[in-house]
Amino acid sequence: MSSPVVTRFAPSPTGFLHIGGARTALFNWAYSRGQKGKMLLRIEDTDRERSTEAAVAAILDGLTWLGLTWDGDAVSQFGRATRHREVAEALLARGKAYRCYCSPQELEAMRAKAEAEKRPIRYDGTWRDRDPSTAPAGVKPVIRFRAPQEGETVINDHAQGRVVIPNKDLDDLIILRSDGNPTYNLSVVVDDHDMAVTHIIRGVDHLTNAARQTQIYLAMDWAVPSMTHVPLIHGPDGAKLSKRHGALGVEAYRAMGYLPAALRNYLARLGWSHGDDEIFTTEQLVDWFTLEGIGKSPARFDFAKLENLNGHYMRHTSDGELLAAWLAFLPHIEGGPQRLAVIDDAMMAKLLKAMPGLKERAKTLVELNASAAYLFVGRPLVMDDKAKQILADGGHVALDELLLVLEAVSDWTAPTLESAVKAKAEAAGLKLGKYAQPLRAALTGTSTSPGIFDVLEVLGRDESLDRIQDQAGQ
RNA sequence: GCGCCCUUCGUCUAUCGGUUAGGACGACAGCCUUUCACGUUGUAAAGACGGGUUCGACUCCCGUAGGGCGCACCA
Repeated sequence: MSSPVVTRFAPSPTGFLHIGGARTALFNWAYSRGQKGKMLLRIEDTDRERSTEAAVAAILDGLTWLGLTWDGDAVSQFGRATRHREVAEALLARGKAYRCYCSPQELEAMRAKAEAEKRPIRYDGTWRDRDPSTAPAGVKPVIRFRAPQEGETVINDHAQGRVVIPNKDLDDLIILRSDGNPTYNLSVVVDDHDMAVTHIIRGVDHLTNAARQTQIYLAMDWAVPSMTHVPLIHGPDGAKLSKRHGALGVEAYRAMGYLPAALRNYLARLGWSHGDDEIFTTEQLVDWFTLEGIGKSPARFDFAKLENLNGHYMRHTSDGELLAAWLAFLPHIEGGPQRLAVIDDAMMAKLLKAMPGLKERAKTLVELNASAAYLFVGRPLVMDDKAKQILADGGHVALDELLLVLEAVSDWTAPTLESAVKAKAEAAGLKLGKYAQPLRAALTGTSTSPGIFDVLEVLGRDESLDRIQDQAGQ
């Protein structure tokens, strides 16, 4: 038996859990679950200026909503600073690091000069071999890693393949700040090692860091974990994902009415594939997920496809479950709480009865919520402009004619309501097709489009008649 | 500027030297439905460009173009 797989998701709490992070978490989760291993969660909060408690909460909440569970408690990277310093000292003792007394101003000047001369922007190694006794008094030094200057660093990446980075392009990065706090590249290596992480799965934006980190592992004689760098998600225009595109927190997707299972499925197919399979369960994802199935090119985020998938998931969710999902969703949208407040047992029964007709017409919970409006409208009904237009377009279709259609319906237990309505309408000498749209507008008070027969069925004969009369009386 | 990576229908992708280049979303057209949908059938739609290697390249190599990422006392 090889050692058990341990993956980790390591977000920095400087904002919400954005969609790219969510996918990274999903991949880590799916891989660890499929390998019967563990997924750890580490909050990379060493940047005290930008890290917030609210962001930590948002990330945990987002992961939970998406159904991605982690093993053990979330680890705070900041809380491990002492250990990081210890390793920095160890590197110093091994001659793999040195103190640098350059001031931020000097470094800035160094960068500006390099840029002006169109040379690579790198630390010039001023203190790499300089005698520390020549250090200026009163300057607090940083500790820099003594990176190899010759040769190359190889990353055997499961998604990217064999990536070779020339060592001359890796400068001596700072591992311990002048205030004694560790920097990212040191902390990551130390934590991943201490937490016994076997597989690192993260965005390609960390690929160059992977080379630097590899050198730190080597300097400490630690085993380098398996690495997988996942391509990034781009906006519809191929450029970086902006807020307008979808670089939103997962809570925004929740508010847009997407189901966690649908989002999981969609995200899984962005940058990963399993033959021609498009729609699959989370169990199948876990079962099928391999690192080799991850592609190398960036993917664009496509809301149309997400919507389609979400609609599919909604239609295939049982009425009870979908009702529960909608109820849980209501607090997250405008007007939702008010609607939630008026739901009693009778309303629950109506909703459940209406659900089959509602769900096949909605692609998101937002749409489901809109179509369900007819159950919540007060009387007399207030029609929106589009609904009025529909009634007006009926032209010669008078409200009392609509009433006649309904009155013609006396038998609600016919094979299907639809056939009953049609038969009775026909017996009254009316063509239902002509009345369908105005009838719906009159019954629902809106232009939203639940199926007319569903509306009749859910409302029942008496309420339906009442509603038409309301309209006729206006 | 330097380094690394990417490039198949509009989009997500399959293909791992030999296929009529397949699927899905979207689009368009038809069917179903005397409503809205759902469902269903079909159509259009792709290997960035230029060189090689090979009996044979989407697939391997080189170059060009375009795009992405990285180059902080951020993570």
